[in-house]
Amino acid sequence: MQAKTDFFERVYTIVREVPYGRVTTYGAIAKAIYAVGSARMVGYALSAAIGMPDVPAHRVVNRAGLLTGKHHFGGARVMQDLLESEGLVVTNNQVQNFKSCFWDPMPANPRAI
DNA sequence: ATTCTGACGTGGG
DNA sequence: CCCCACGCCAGAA
Repeated sequence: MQAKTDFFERVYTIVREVPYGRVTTYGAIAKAIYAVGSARMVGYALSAAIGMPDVPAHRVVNRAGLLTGKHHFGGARVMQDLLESEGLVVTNNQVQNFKSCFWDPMPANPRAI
């Protein structure tokens, strides 16, 4: 608890709660962990989350719905393939209908603190 | 110990 | 409206 690395754990907790076929943004996660402004760190933490089947980092995109971190999956189309596999529509690294697929972690994680 | 980078976001010109 | 710069914080060199 409250370890200096707890920041990463908080990010993982939020991402783990992302439902199938849904996506969230770094800023939303940052907000959920009360680290507004540190959205960069969120993505950084996710890079370490890759490899954890419990942490669907591919469901996390930037504020514009772009798959900015697809390059970190070991394949330029791995992230897109995963999202499309979940029923999402990704075109040109951009999540179509992103607004409808967006999932806000805030109301779903009252205990994220 | 210091310095730089990094899967973003918001603000200002 | 579009483009540039700054801010954040933690890990790695």
